[in-house]
Amino acid sequence: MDEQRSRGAGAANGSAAGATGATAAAAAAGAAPARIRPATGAVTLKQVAAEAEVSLATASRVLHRSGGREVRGPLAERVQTAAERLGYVSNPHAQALARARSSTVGLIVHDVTDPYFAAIATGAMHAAHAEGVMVMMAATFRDPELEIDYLSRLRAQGARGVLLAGSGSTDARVSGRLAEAIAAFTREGGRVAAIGARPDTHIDAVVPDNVAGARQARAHLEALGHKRIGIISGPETLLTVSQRLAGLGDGLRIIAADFTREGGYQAAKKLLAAHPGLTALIALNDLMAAGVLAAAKDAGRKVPDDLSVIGFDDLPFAADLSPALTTVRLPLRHMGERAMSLLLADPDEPSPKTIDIPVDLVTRASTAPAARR
Amino acid sequence: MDEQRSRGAGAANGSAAGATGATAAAAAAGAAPARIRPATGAVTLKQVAAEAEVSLATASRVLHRSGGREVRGPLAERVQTAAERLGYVSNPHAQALARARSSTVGLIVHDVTDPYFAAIATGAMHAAHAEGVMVMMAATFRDPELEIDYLSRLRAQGARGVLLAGSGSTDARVSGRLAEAIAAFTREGGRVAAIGARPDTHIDAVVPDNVAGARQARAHLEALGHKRIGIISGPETLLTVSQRLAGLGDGLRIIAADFTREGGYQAAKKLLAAHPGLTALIALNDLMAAGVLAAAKDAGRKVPDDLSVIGFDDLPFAADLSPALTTVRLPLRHMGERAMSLLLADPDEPSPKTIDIPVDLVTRASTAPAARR
DNA sequence: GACAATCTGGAAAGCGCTTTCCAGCGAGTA
DNA sequence: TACTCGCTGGAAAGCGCTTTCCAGATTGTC
Repeated sequence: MDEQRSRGAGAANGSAAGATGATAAAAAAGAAPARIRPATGAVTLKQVAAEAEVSLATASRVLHRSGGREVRGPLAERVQTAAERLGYVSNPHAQALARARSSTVGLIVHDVTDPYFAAIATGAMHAAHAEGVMVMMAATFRDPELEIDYLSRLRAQGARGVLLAGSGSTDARVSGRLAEAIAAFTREGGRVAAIGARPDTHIDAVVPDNVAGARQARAHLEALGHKRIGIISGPETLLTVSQRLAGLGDGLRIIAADFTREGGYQAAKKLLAAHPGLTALIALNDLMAAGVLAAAKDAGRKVPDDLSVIGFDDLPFAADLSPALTTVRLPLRHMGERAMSLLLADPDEPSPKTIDIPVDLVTRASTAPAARR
Repeated sequence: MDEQRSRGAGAANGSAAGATGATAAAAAAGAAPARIRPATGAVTLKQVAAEAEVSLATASRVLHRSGGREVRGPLAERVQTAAERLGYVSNPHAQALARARSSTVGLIVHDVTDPYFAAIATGAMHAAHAEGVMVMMAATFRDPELEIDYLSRLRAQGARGVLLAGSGSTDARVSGRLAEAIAAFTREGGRVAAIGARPDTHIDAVVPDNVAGARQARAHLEALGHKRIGIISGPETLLTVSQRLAGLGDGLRIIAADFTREGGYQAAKKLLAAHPGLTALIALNDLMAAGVLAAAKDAGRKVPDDLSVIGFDDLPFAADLSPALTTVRLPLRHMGERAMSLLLADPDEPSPKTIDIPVDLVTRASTAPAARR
């Protein structure tokens, strides 16, 4: 830290001059032109080079293997030692600027609080960390405009890639503009990957088999003898929702609401009141399922004796609900990892590439044979 | 990948040329000195300035209010229009480099999957977004080394500030090195804030009143007639834990484990087996409380009739546990917001500043009068 | 032993932006 | 009317790093 201190002193001088006597002071400074701006205080490559008594170019080549050339022998060692002694940490901005590409990736989610995204983010961060890449995480709070905005900021930043974790929209207007932004980004060498399919965009994707999962859920219920099944759905503009609905098939009562716990609660309450004959409810995600469970309780329906409930995702809390939730498990964390590695893959790899992820029904205590009536 | 490819091509030429017709090729490039490197493709300030027929300086002043000077009148408008027409997005790296400070802040958490951090992160991101600042979120997976590492990377990056969301450690060795890293960062004008107190470091902090919360929890239980109370504690090296323990006071059975659901489950199982006479359990966070509930069920103890349970934090799922959890609520999201605004505050504000956050006990269904025996 | 082929390290030209200093100008003062 | 201000816009010097091109040193070949 010592050099920090001495730097600090220098900076103080500099700014003092700037603040007060301006020209006079500057003139007084005389021969050596006063430092214009306060130093950042960080050790620079230049200092390392000076310390090691080599040129800037050499130092850069040693420390960052840049320029596609290697330096060996005593020179290299001197640089290494100097860098360590000084505690050199390279400035990523300068590097990004000079290279026209940074070592950051963006991770765009809808909502950080949603455990679904949290799980994906964890996986992604793990994978990124393994590659020495930093993750910039941004939350759109479900505003598609923000998604586009972040994308262009990340582009301007020269991010290496961006991972879109939120489900795509089926709204053509929005997805069109997003597709444009994505195209602009990839055209410049950025890579974009998504969790879930993004039709109309040619990007890497990790896609869970929602359709098959939904089919399993229905089959499970029918095997238990359920005939009247209700669906607690999220907004149909979400691709995830429409896929799950597709897998579920026809002949079911569907009610849509927000893709949240509260949405699930309200929808279930309404549906149960309107169709008391339903013996099972499928919520299109675990958050909604939690709400469904609460609504069932309030309505005096015992789960699973009176009413079976199934969710989707298998979020960490699913097993702690009561009764423990039967749900279609998505290996969220794993998906995050795969998606990130797609993003970080060799740029020459053929792309776009799609990784299909199988899903499974996890049977717990919230489903039981249909009550005889 | 386009420029990648052309890059490849260019490089190939270059080396081929180097070997052979070097000069010839360069000469062929002709009058205009060939662009050395591929353009990033993005619109630059220079282009905007040219389009608007003003100088670079003016364009910068208009578009970024930089240099502490304002430009008004037709010039300003011309620049605005040009920028819009061209779709200009400023390059944050160049800006960071020139200003020696970027408009990013770091957010360091232990674990993204933990809803506790997710809630804080949401608040922080909201506040950051309002200021047009981007958040780099990093997870340490509870490795203090990583925390220090990230801090120095953020420093090299010229981050405006860093928010430490994880609880501080009481281990002097680790916290000493961290304190050093923090000091280095602040010395350079960076700002660091924390959620929870960080003794030994002079940084801004938002600190929940854990002691008072713990006191309320105990008082509530005692008012219900509970005499034999057990504590399911996390690792005592976490400051949060030691504060909560302090507030709880003496005369209680304590068992410590991981600060997770699983830790809570195991610890409760053990404690209940060893001391069947306990009528109430206080878990030091909601995650552990979820485990406690599960363990109680497995042990055949009915909550709350047989055993009362209290948690800490009031995570979103607390109300969905069964029975709904009585817990000490921390306004997590709000805390995240406050902490971020501390970080983004005017650098001249006196600092360090500490914001105390009051906490409340939320009474739900997991506590009841002690059973007579 | 003379020359070409190869390798190495250094100088320097940027990357896109900020900010200082300077010159020019109309307005205010004496 | 002569002079000093206060403003405005532009030129240019960096910020810290990468990478190209060049020149000198080293090796190999006939």
